[in-house]
Amino acid sequence: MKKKTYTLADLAKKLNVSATSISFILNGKAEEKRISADLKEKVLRFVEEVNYKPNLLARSFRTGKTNIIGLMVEDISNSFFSKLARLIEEKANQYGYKILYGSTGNVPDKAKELMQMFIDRRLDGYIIAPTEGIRDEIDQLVNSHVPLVLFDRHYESSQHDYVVLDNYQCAFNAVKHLVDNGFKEIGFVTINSVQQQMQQRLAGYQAAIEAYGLKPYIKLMAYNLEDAKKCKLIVDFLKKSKQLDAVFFSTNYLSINGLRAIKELGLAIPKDLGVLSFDDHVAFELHNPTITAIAQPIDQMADQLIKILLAKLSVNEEHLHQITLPGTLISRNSSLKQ
Amino acid sequence: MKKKTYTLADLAKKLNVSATSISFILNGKAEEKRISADLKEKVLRFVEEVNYKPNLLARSFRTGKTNIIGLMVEDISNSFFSKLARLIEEKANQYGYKILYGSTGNVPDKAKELMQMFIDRRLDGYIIAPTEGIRDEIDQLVNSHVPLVLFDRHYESSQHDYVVLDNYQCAFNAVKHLVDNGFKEIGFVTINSVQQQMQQRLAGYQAAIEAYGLKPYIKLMAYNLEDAKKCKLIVDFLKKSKQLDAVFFSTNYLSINGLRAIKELGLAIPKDLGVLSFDDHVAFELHNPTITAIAQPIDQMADQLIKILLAKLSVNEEHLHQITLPGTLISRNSSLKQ
DNA sequence: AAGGGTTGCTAAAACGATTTAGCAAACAGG
DNA sequence: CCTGTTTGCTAAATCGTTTTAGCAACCCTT
Repeated sequence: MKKKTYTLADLAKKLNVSATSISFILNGKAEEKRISADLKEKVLRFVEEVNYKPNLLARSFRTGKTNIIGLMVEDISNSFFSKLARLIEEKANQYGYKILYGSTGNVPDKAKELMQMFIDRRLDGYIIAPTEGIRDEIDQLVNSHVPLVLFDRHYESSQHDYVVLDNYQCAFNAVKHLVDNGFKEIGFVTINSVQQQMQQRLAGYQAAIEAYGLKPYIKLMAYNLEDAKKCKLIVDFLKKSKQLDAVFFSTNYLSINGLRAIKELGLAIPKDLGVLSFDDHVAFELHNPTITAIAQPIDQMADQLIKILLAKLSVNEEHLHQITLPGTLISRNSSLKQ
Repeated sequence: MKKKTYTLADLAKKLNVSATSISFILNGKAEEKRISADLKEKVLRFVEEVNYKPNLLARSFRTGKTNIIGLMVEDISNSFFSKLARLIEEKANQYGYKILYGSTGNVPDKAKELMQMFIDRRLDGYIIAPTEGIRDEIDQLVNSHVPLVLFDRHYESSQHDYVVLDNYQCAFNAVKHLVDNGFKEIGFVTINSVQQQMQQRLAGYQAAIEAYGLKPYIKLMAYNLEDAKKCKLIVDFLKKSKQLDAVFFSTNYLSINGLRAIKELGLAIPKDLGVLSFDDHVAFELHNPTITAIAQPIDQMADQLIKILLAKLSVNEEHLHQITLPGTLISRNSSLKQ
C-alpha cells in the first residue's frame, strides 16, 4: 500500500528520456519545443500510469509563482466578508488560484503581520480590506508591481486599484429615506474609526442631516468591544436621547446589537423608533418588523475584484481600476411610519 | 525607492561569512553549531539593517514544511463554518501557521479536487469537513501520516481523528424538549444526505419519536437547491401536513428558510407551530418570537481541532483522537406553548 | 558535396534556502 | 613536542522543478 512518490528524475530514468522533455510535455510546450508526438504519447501514458504529480513546492520555488491569492478581511466570521470570500474563492478556483486568508480584526499590528506573511510567501496577488497603519506595506506591494486590489475601503489620494461602495451616497440616501418617511430626529450609531468607509458613512449622514435642516445625534464607539458592551452602549445612548424617532446603524453588527438594545428597552419598531441598517443581514429580513437596510452588491464586488486581479495576474496590466459601486436601499417595515 | 531583496548568498558576500553560518544563526542554532557570539551579533545586526527576509518558497521547498494548514469546509459563508474558521485561524496564527481554505458546497468532485490540490501543495496539516466520495483521498493522507483531523462529520468505523458533535443525542433531546413542552406532532425537515452528521440527526429524531410513541413526519430535500426553492418545499410540506404542531429543522439554513415559509403561510409561532433549529444563528435570538436552537460548542471545537492538529504537527503523535462534544439546547420562545 | 535549415532531443544551470561532512586553528594533556 | 579534542567556521550537496543553450542527425538546395 506504500505508494512511491515519483519525481521528474525518476520518470526520466524509467523512460530513458530527459527530465527536460517530460517537463516540456507536461507543461504543454510539446509542439513549441518540437517534441515528437510519439514521445509525447509515451510520456503522457506513463505519467498517467504511475499517477505522477509534480511537486508544487519545487515548481513554485523555481517559477516564483504560487498560484495563491492572499485575502485579508476584517473578520471572516462577519457575513459580509464570508459571503464575499465564498464568491471570490469560487471564481479564483476557476482560474487555478487558491486562497490564503487572514482576519485583521481591525488591529493594525495584526494586519501588518499578515501583510508581511503574505509578502514573505510571495503570493501571486492580493485582495485586501486595509486597516489603518499598513499603508507602507501596501505601498511596498504596489511599488513592487504585485497585483493588488483593495476593497471595502481604500486610501484617499493614492494610486491603488480598489472596489468600494459609494458609502457617502448610500448613507445620504438612508437619511433621505428616513426623512421621506416622516422621521425627523435621526441618530447615527457608528464605529470610531478613521477608515475611509466609516468616514464616508459619517460624512454622508452629516451632509444629509444638514441638507434637511435636522439635528445630528452621533454615537461613536470602539470597534473592538464585545457584543454585550456594544449593546450596553447603545442602550445608554437611546436612553439619553429620548427625542430620537429613528436610528441609523453604520454596520450590520452594530444593527444587530442595536436590535438587542431596542428589545431590551421594549421599544416598538417603527412606532417608537425607526431603524435602518448599513449592510444587510439575513436576520433583518426575518425580524419582526423587517429591518430596512442598505445592501452591498456583494456579487458585483467579487466579480470586479477577481476580474481586476486576474487581468493584472495574466497580462500584467498597469491600468488603474478604481471602482465605486452603488448600494441598494432595501425598504422594509422598520423605516415606514404607521 | 527600489528596494533590493537580498538572498542569503548576497548577505554572505557582503559580510564575508558563509551562508551556512547565517542560516544557522537565523534558525537559532548558533550555540548548537558553535557560532561565536561576535559573529552572531554581527550577522543579526546586518540582517536587521537590510531587513533581510528569507524566501519562504525556497525554505518550504528545501524543508518540505509549508507552515500552512488546509481547511476544507462545506461553505465558508455559513456562519457555523465561518465562525469556526475565524477561531481556527486565530489559534493557528499563534503557532505560525496560515490557513488555506476551500468550500466544497457538498459537491464530491469539488471536494476531491480540493483535496488533491491540498495534497499536491504538501500542506503541513489538514482540518476537513469531508463530503461523500472522498474517503480514498482521506485515507491516502492518513496512510502517508500527514496530520489530519476531520470535523462536523466523519466516516464511521475508520481510524481517523475527528471532533464532532453528538448529533444523535442532540436531535433526541430536541424532540424530547418539544414533547416536554406539549408538542405531539413533530415534523423533521432535513437534507437528503448520507453524511454521518445528517444520518445521526435523523436517527436521533426517529429514536425519540419512537421512544415517545409519536408519528414521524420527515421532509427530505436536496442540499444544492436555492433558498427560494427550499422555502417553497417547506411551504408545501407544511401545507400538506396540517396536523403538525411543531417542526424541527436539521440545520440553520433550513431553519432560516423554514421561518420564511412560516411567515409566508402566516402561521403564529409557537401557537400554530413550534419551531426548533439544529444549529444556532444570530437571527434566532432576534426573531420574534425567539427561536429555540441547539448550539454547537464552536469554541471548544476549534480548541480541540487545533490542539489535536498541533500535537500531531509538533511531536508527530500517533495516538487516535476521536472526540464527540455535547451540544446545548438553548430554550427560547418558539418551543414553549402558551 | 558543402552549406544551411529544421527536427528532436538533452545536459546543465538555476531558483535560495538547509544540512551534511569536514577543515583549520587553537587548546589541552601527557 | 606530539597527539587528540574542541572550537569556529565553511564548501558543497541537496531539494525537484523549469529553462537556457546547444548538440547531433537529417533533409534540402544548389
